[in-house]
Amino acid sequence: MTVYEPAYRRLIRLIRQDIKAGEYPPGSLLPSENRLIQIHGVGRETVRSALAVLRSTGEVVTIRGVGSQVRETFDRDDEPVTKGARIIARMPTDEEMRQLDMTPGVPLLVVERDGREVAVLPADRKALIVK
Amino acid sequence: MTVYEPAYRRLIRLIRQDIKAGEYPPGSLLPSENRLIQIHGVGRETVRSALAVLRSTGEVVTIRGVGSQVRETFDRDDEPVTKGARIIARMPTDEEMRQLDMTPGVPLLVVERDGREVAVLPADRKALIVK
DNA sequence: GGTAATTTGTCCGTATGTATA
DNA sequence: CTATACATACGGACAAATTAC
Repeated sequence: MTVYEPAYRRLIRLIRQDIKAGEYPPGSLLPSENRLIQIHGVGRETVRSALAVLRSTGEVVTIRGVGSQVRETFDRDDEPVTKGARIIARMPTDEEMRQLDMTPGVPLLVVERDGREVAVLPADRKALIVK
Repeated sequence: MTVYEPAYRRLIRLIRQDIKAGEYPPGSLLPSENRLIQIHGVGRETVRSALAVLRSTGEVVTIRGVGSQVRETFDRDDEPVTKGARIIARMPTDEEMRQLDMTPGVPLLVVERDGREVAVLPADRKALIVK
């Protein structure tokens, strides 16, 4: 029973290796979809599936007409949270993504108090500090 | 410049409506891809694009050979967190997903103390209570 | 245990639309 | 205006996993 690695999974692995190796620094563009098709000898759906996963995890950000760029990592701003708060994390709705100007693949930190949401924070830019 | 709604976006909206209306209760299966193709008169890629989005947000869980089921919502277990901790949220790595037996589209709650990760919790099953 | 049917996964081809440079 | 790049959408074909019988 050999484990078989789907083509798009293999491609994800290779792209991650290249990013880690510094071949594509944060903020730089990956090769275009067509170039990736040529470079790796795979089909369009394979490339797009791989990029879709990397987007869904926030590793790359794709801009139509431009390309897929390696995500910049932000320094998170600290937000205080005090006794009695309840903290959860979840994915944003479409509307929350628009309102908070978030890119795909980024979760939300939600602070609740007395059952009400008192803070909804993009998790790539904020950290909570327990006071 | 009229705003146009892509077919897969429309389909996402319709499926969400049906889920909300109770047509597909948590744990139940959505119609198969072929059925959705027939029901909505669209191509398979449109259906698969829509399901991919619903998976990426954790709204459905797809099992090959079975189908896409509406995600069960768990009651979150409370975990205490004490003064001085730093809390972030992020998407899990593939390895974390395996180790914690997570489904796609679910973020992690990470508790740090003195710069070290002292807890890594699936955000759909855990909430943090500030003590 | 084995086969067939069902369902999703992968891969490819083609075409057209939209955004950016 | 043109070229490039990604987005959407249809189609076919076969592979892999599951289930029913």
